[in-house]
This record gives sequence, structure tokens and C-alpha cells, in this order.
Amino acid sequence: MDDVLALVRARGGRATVSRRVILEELFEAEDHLSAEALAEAVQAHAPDVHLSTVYRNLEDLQRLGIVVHTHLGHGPATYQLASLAHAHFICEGCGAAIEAPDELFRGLARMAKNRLGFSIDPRHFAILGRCADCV
Amino acid sequence: MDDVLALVRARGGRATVSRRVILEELFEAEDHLSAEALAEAVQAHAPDVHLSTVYRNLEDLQRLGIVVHTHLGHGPATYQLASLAHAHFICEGCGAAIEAPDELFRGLARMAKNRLGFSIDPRHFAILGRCADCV
DNA sequence: GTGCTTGCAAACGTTTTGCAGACTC
DNA sequence: GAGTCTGCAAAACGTTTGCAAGCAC
Repeated sequence: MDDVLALVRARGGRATVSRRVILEELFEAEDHLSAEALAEAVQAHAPDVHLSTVYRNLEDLQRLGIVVHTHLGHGPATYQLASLAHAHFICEGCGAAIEAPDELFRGLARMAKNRLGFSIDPRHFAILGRCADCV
Repeated sequence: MDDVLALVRARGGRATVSRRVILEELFEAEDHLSAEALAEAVQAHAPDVHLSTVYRNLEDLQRLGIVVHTHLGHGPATYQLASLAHAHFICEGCGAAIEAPDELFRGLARMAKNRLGFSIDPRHFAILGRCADCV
């Protein structure tokens, strides 16, 4: 958290109140947050922080490699600390989001690399399907 | 093509000119088409078919299981005949879309099923990464 | 003081919807 | 004739941008 602000400063950025509160909420969040949900959480502490400021900060933080966004379905993107990123399975029946351990993708990664020369990063878009409860 | 129109009729739908031309273009298309690209192709034969009509028909055809849509990246969704659906790898460097043979996903499918009870359908969202040319 | 950052409002690209008329069966 | 389908315009949605004022350094 302080490391991040130091990095921001090192790149010529400023440690503004908005930036600080946005980072606090990101570090505290347990789930992925949409930009709108993050804005609401931030506004509980700093009511004047605008949704567009949240979007701009998320973009900056992604450029610095601190935050990543993921598409879990058809709604808004969700944001999280890059250090916590992982792949997801989304149930088309009930919408449940299941965390997918990275090791499940080892075989696919190897085959994609060998046969197509392609290095996968399975974390950006979720993989759809059906969970145990939805047949 | 005629089978599809028969199915549409069997469900109480009508075989309108728009529907016919949209289906023709879908059967003729080699690539995935965005709704807008499909509308343009349709309008070459039937100039008055509106983009919203294309969207409505695509939705109906998806409900019937004839068409599926896929998200290849951050732009518009792409549509294709369900019978031609497959997974994709998208290069974050150059944007290239590479078809991913289904057998690459066998191992992942088995592990997801055994360990999480989840049946994957890897075709709805593309998997990002980097192609051979983009390191 | 320099120049990054902000709030606001307005635009964006994609998709959906309300409506009155037109068409298929 | 009943009910589906259409074109059009307008709205909806998530996100981005232009601008002038405000703040960090």
C-alpha cells in the first residue's frame, strides 16, 4: 500500500486523497469489485470521489501492474490486485464464480505453446460452463 | 438453412425476408461476424434490414440453438453457426485470433470436472495470451 | 508555480427496447 | 384476422474524454 504510493510518486504521480482511498478499498476487498462497486465503497469514506476518477485510477494502476481487470460474464469488468489474480469458472445456470487454481491450466498451457506457439494467460476472461448444482 | 426455417415455423415463428437473408449470410460467412458486419452483409442484399432486426434475429436464433456468440476481446461480440463453434486464443500483442482445437481442453475439462464438479464450455470467451510472433 | 489530478457533463460504442405499422400464415 | 416481425428513434449500459478548476509537490 505504501509501496504502491511510493511507486506512483517515482513515476511522477501524486499521492492524492482519491488515490489513497481507492487503494485502501482495493487492499481491503475480498472479492473482485466492479468499478461501480469500488466507487461506492470509496464514497463511504470520501463522498466526492467520482466514478470517472475511479476508472482513471484503475487504468493508471493497471499500467503500473498493480491492478488487473477480469471479465466474469456479460456485466461490468471486475478489478483486483494483480497479486491476487486467478482464473475463473462461471456457471451459466446460477452465475456462481468458482476460482480455478492455476495448475489446472498447466497441460493446456504446454499444448498451446508446443502446437501453436501460443502462451496463454487464462485469467483475463472467465471460462463458462455448468457447476455441480446446475447439472 | 431450410431446416432452420422449418424449425422457426414449428415454434410459431415466421419466415420473413429479413430472417432468410440473415440466415443466408450466416451460412455463407467464413469468419465470425459482429452484428454490425452481419448487418452490412445483409444490407447488400436487402438494404432496409435494420441493425436492430439483426440483433433480434440473432437472439432468436441463439434461443433455438442455431447460433452462438463469442467474445474475442473488448470489442463487439461475434456470431456464428453453433455447429462451427470452437475456442479461441487471442494475442494481446497483435490481436490475432487463433482457433483452438477442442482436444486441447480435454485435460482441463477432466480436472475441472473431477476436482470442482464443473463442466467447462471453453468457447464462449476467448483465452488471452501472446502468439509466437509477439514473444 | 508547474503540471498532475479531479469533478462534472457530455460523448462513446454496443446492445436493448417501445411503438405503430407491415407482414406471414 | 391473429399474432409475429419490422423500421425507426430513443434509451440503456459500461466506459472514456474534454474541460476548467483544484491540489500535490
